[in-house]
Amino acid sequence: MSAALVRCARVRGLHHCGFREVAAEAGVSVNLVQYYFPTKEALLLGGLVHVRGLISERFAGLPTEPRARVRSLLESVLPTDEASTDLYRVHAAYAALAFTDPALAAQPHAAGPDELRPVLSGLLDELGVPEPDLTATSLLAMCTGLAAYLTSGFLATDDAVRALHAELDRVL
Amino acid sequence: MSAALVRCARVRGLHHCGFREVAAEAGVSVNLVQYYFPTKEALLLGGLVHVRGLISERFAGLPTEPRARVRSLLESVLPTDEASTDLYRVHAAYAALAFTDPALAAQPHAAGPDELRPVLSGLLDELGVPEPDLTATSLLAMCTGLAAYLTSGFLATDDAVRALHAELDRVL
DNA sequence: GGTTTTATAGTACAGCGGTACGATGATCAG
DNA sequence: CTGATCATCGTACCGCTGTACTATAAAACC
Repeated sequence: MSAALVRCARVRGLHHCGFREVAAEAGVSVNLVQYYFPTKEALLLGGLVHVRGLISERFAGLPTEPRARVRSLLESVLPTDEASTDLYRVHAAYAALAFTDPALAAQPHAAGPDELRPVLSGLLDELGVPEPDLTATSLLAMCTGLAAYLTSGFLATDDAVRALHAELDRVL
Repeated sequence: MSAALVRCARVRGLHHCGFREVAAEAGVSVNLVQYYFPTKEALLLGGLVHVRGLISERFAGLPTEPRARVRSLLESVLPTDEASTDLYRVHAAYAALAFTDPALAAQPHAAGPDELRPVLSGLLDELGVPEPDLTATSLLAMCTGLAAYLTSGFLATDDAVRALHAELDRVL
């Protein structure tokens, strides 16, 4: 049912996702949605944890060799196909909503660097990169920016991947 | 009056900015808002052009010496004080809304790299940096990502500035 | 077997928000 | 002076949306 909310948010926007829209998208009754998510705030939170889960799935099954692991991890941040682009758009809508909604702001945000930065910093340290923490921040910020450009259509996928690879070649 | 909309969007979110809220914030009547912005779409577009103007102001008065110009230009992308942070949050809300609103998607977005990348690329070329276009994309993406981290509170201002300076020292 | 819980649906109410219609003073052209 | 346009306001309507109340079948539990 959370998947129906995400589909609805992708098409009509997150703020237009009411009980009726989600119910219609899921093919059930309005009250069934309200049965699982008693209030609208709960509905939005349910959608957010679903989005977080989908994003986390993108970072599963990475290679173990450190250099390849760093490369794959950062590549996974970039939305490459249409599904991941939609996912990131919905997540961006959540991030924007969290600026003014305290309940959403209290929720942890998966695409924030807080989860990835420690592990990336550890890998860079293992690889002997100087100032691993600062470099991890820079690399993640660059990928976040490239992801933003991709979701907004300011950049082609190939250009983003090329920019990331050039930066990685320079760092590693 | 557009300023009232931006103030309102900063506090209560862009989607909660109706005629009544903006009118109350501006201290005028509801119909006066509707007099200048006949429909809600016009109201939102008016706010967007105002935000774009405020963002463009941040890139005025840059130094002329190329190296310092690059540095100042990229520093101007980062929101440093509370006012610019609020501005970028509202702009992020507009960007998220543009994912589903065709009228907003048709409007040019100032914080997109389309305006800054050519001038930055030209400066880098002038400075003899190899692959100036790719480097410009990387630097702008990194600043956009750092700006996103700053607006979301994932990063301290000092850390963002330090990461940018380290990257600039490596590139130039 | 009866009772409680679960999963589903219909309907109704109250509030909010965009929009339309009409009215009033001010300013300006002829 | 008079008509017209501009700037401003109050009110009202209609639709949408969150939420509550109620009902029903199935399943589970004692």
